Amino acid sequence: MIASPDRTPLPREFFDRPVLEVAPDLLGRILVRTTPEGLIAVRLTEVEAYDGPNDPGSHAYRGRTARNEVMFGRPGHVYVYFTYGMWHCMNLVCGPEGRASAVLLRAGEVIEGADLARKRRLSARNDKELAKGPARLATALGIDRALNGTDACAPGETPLRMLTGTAIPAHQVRNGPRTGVSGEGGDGDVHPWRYWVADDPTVSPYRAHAPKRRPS
DNA sequence: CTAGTGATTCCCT
DNA sequence: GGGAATCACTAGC
Repeated sequence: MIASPDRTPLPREFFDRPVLEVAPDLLGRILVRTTPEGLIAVRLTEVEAYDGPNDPGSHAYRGRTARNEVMFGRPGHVYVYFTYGMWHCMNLVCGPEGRASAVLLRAGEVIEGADLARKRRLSARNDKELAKGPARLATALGIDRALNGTDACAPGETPLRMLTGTAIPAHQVRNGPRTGVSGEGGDGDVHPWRYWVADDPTVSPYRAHAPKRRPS
């Protein structure tokens, strides 16, 4: 039998821990997005950790800028960035405050509000693709930079919230190199900080960082 | 399923 | 100016 997911909000203390603890613990948790159009709930199946100024793959690696400012703030807040000229991706800031660590939400299973998600993701060929990839997840949920800095742990009605859901037991958690992140000068990521649920069909395919074509 | 490529805008150097 | 924490589309196996 399947236990019904816990609908209790995740408290700020959940996020105020080292990012390598929080990231795998976020798998199986439920992200709830509320807009005037309706509500969508996503069960997280894939995430990546970014550990602030000590991590060459992190947006915060070279210090504080206008874009990454939220990462240096309080845990439990949402960092949204715009990339490749078209897409948004969302992160949850982790602890301790000032370390600028965060978890990128890479994929999930839409468990509520699939009708609305399909309207926002017209190119999805099936429901497993609705939030299969970080920009797809953000698109399905209607997330853009207007939500940058939002507190996901605020009381009352909020546009974005994390619920306890059902944590994934350690033996079903996999980890490996992060997608689209290359190491310092070598190929391959420095850190195996991508976490996903074993054998879950909503996990995005791994793609190595696109190699740059050189002139001959 | 995998591999290759163009799209399109912002940010930082 | 260079590259980006990506996606959609196409071709081919």
